[in-house]
Amino acid sequence: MAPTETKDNVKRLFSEYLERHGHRKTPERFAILTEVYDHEGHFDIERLYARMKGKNYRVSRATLYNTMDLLLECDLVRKHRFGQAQAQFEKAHSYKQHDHLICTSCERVTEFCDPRIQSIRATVSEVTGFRVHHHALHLYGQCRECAEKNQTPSRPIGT
Amino acid sequence: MAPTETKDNVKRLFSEYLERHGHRKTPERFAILTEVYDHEGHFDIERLYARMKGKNYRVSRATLYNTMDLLLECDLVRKHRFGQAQAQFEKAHSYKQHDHLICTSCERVTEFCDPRIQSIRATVSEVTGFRVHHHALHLYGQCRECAEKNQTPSRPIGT
DNA sequence: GTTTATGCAAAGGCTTTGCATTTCA
DNA sequence: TGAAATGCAAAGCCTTTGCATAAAC
Repeated sequence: MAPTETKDNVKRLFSEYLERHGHRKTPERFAILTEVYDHEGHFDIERLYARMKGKNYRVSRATLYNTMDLLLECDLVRKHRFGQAQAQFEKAHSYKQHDHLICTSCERVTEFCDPRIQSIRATVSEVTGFRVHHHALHLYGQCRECAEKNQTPSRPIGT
Repeated sequence: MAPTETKDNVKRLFSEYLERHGHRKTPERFAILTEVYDHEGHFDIERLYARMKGKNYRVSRATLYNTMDLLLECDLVRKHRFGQAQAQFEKAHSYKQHDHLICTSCERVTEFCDPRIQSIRATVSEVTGFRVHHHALHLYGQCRECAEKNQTPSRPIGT
């Protein structure tokens, strides 16, 4: 649950973005933004749809997909493909920079932080001229629990 | 084009893997492995299918998907989801460790190396007990050329 | 001779699209 | 009022699955 100041902040950012690009400020768009910032962790479109439906807020999946594109464009959400079929989303503001550990046995996704990734970004920019906007570092393997159970990976290791 | 010694090596590795797991050594499986190791860079299933078809080697897409799963399991290929719909593959052996820059303007994917990523892996393992098997670091942004053209991103920025 | 793999086509699942209706500006 | 967004359902696309046929072992 994001603090109120954050919610107000992202609403303002979204509002400004919509204005700047000549998009309409529909209630659906802000309802989706609010729902996204009301929860921690990852979610896919289907979960978001279910959550809003559960609150008796009717939005179509099409609008969810469209709005997520807008939120991606203005950097209010981030999109991941950890290996499953569906894309995973997470809010991008008011959330410390972090990366992901993906357990290929139990499929759980956890987070970690390491400041050195920033140095890598800086060096790469400097050397190649590539302007890094954002990054994703995924470490695949076995979480401590699965490693202790000595399980073998339950699916092809990839992505 | 991988050197002959590499090709022989991966064939042996694949052969051993198949034996160890009670899988059959079909000509299709080795033909696919060979095709994969004959090219540099990324490819998706469709490209692989087209390439083999172009050489008059008939394999079904189903077999391609199945075989890629086997090759993933024995670490002879790596799988990526850079943001497009289809998964991208690349050979994993005889190829220096590298990560990827994805230009969100022109969609081009280039490679870079940074040894610090290994230190991050080590630290995370140590601290969390997560056994890192492999990783993927994706830097999203604009390549030098697109940045110079001062283009705006052509699609929602995201994984 | 069994059992596993291949190939084809159909099914599946996530995402996008088309179009009528609604609604923001 | 006019243009853009929503919602629904249908279409698309990549991938998986089922089943008959072929081929390892």
